[in-house]
Amino acid sequence: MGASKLEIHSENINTIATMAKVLAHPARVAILKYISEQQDCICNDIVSKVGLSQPTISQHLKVINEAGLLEGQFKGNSLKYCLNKQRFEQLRELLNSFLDQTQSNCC
Amino acid sequence: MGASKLEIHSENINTIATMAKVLAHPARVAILKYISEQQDCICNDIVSKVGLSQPTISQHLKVINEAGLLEGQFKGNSLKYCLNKQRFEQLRELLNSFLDQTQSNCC
DNA sequence: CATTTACATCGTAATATTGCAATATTACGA
DNA sequence: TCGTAATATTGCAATATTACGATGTAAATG
Repeated sequence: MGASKLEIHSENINTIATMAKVLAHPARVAILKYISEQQDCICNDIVSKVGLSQPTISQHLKVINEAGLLEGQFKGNSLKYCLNKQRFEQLRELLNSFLDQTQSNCC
Repeated sequence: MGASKLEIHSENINTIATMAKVLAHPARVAILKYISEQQDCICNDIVSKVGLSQPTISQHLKVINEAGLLEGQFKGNSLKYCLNKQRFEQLRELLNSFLDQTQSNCC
């Protein structure tokens, strides 16, 4: 079918999967890493840095943004992307608590 | 194209994406959770528990297994699945170190 | 040995994702 | 307002993923 059956899982499980999906593509991992490394988070050159076309990067940025992980501010002609640290912290805790619990439960 | 351009990214970034992909589907999250909750890790009832067909579960188990996260032992007629705790710990550290670094770098 | 049980694999349909060219939009400066 | 730079959107082709029915296989049981 190609479509995931979301309704059979608990909300927490779906949330974990949704957030993990953001990290499930190397371009998005690279983008997050790059954004975080920029002092002022001006990211108009992600394209040349990551090595994919501008539309493709824009699309990945959209996915990251829809997960709430970005904050964008206009700065002159270019966008100033920045990580939403609060949301990022939530992501960290979400994954961590799942991994911790899973790890400690098993045999 | 539908195929990710792996060759343009560093190995570390590809590894993060590959491992995150395991968690990027709710069925796989549910399976990992369920396996970890079973005292003796006998998992012949994941199917009825998770609510997907047996072939579908088997396919997801394959993905989890290919990421090195499972240990299977035969026990009579049914398989005895268990988490590979070492590998699971690696996954935890991989994601954590990425998330930590990314978080602390940015603005 | 036939049957059952538990799981894997194959084949296939439906859908999602990835990537890019073309084009639109937006904000700025001349 | 025109041109330009930066980014977003659209449309499409190629490929990947998800899901399941049908079938295969291997071990336990009768």
